[in-house]
Amino acid sequence: MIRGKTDRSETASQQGLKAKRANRAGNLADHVYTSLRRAIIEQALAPGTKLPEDSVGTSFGVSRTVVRSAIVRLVAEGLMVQQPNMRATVASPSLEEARAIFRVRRGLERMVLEELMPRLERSHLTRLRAHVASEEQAKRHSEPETIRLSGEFHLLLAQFTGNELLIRYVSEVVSRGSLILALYGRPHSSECAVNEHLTLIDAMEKGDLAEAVRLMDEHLVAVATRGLLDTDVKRERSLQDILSAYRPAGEG
Amino acid sequence: MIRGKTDRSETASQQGLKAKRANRAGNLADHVYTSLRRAIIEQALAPGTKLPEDSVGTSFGVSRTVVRSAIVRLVAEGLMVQQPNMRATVASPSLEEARAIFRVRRGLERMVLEELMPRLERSHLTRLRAHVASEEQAKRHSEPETIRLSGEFHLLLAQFTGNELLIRYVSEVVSRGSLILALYGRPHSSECAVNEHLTLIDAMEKGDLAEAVRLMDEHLVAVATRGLLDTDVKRERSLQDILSAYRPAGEG
DNA sequence: CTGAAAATAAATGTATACAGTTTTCGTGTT
DNA sequence: AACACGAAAACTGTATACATTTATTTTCAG
Repeated sequence: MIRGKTDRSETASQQGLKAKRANRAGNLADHVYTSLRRAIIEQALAPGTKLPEDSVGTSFGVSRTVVRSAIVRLVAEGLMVQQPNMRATVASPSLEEARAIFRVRRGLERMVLEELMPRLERSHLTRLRAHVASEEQAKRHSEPETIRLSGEFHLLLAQFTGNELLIRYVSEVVSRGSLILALYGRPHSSECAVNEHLTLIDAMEKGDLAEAVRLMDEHLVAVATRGLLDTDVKRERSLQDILSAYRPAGEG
Repeated sequence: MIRGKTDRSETASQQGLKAKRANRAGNLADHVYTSLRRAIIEQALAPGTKLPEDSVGTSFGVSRTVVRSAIVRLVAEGLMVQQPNMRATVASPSLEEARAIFRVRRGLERMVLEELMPRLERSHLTRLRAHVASEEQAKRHSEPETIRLSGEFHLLLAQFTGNELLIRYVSEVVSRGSLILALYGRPHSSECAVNEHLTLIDAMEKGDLAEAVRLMDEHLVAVATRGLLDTDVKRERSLQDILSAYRPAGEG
């Protein structure tokens, strides 16, 4: 079949495309990347879930090309894995790997504190406390929200350092942490974390680096070990169904 | 023009493709990724160099599709930067960024030592010393080789930990370190490093973690500060010219 | 019925087409 | 001679086509 010039503009997917593009120039791939990422972190896409490029593309109203580059990034980041000629899947780290990741995370978060403490501002403390407040609020109604916010607390800390690379790395280990909790964590494991966040902030306010590092370490060990038992299998849902919630995505 | 079915198999690029594929299934993109990466690390592609997808594709005898995904990875890794609709370029970190990267690197390499020292084996020491030997040998004839080997020493250390994530992160900061030295480093700055590698190995052999960490820190600070002056501009070469050296790539 | 082999369907790898953006370059104006 | 302007060239973003490879189902022998 000879593809006419105007052919493409009639496609349904093309319309969706244009809608998105009106909002923001050129980053369809970014959008898919961000959405998939969030879906994984919020555990809507369970570890091991297979993500065929076609299906994902259909869900977002984009072509495989776009999905592909999003997946490449996710794989590079360790949130997905892929073997040649096979469907990419949401990463499903072994316990061994999980532990290794948490060890790295401990080191990274120590670095965060070491970078941040000398230049800590009052506004930082305020924002951290505000964040913890919203964590507390989310705790009582939304499980995925809680998970996300709990991770974002650590991300916030990293962001205050202003060190781009550190931010990226922390962001990665935090994401993968969520993934790991999705795999091995018990249902309400993030619950206790809120208090630990608060005591950490207190230590920071006192300017006690050593104590802050100790608390952070403790906190992370706690988070890491709170997982292990209760490997309850998530019920199956259709891919289209799951991703439909991530399509609108009114993010800033 | 209507594309006939057999049309593609006649293309020159297609022939090149098949040749590659005979060697190894499916990972054309990997090949391009690896090659570009090496070219950047060995400073054949200077920071700031623009890499149009077309040209790179032509150099390697592949299509833009392939180049694109390689570039996405390089960007994710921080070795290249890209703004929408603009050509991707080899990253050219500012001094500020460079320092931030080296701070992270120090933290990471400390983690490496902390993970490795408790489980250090005699064979590790042997291999490290062997590596330093080849560094010394390369030192007298090949500048890019020296740079690469110097980085690989640190990568080797990381690999001994067996911690995949740590390996990846160290690998990244080491690569970007090369990039930074390419930008701000003086010609023979890597020269002195060999001795520092040796004393570090000695400390490790003694099982003295604290001393090893101290030496590593010192070493990295030295490497970082050895750059700064002498920002001599590299002479221009054609892209095709540079990349042609990376096309064969008889890697294992 | 069970299990292996063949046929079908589903996905990936890769190349290419085309529209829309930047870059580049030449031209005319002050 | 510098500068704005506009057309041409160079690129990127995205969709789509086709060959291969992997997954699934069907078919058929035992």
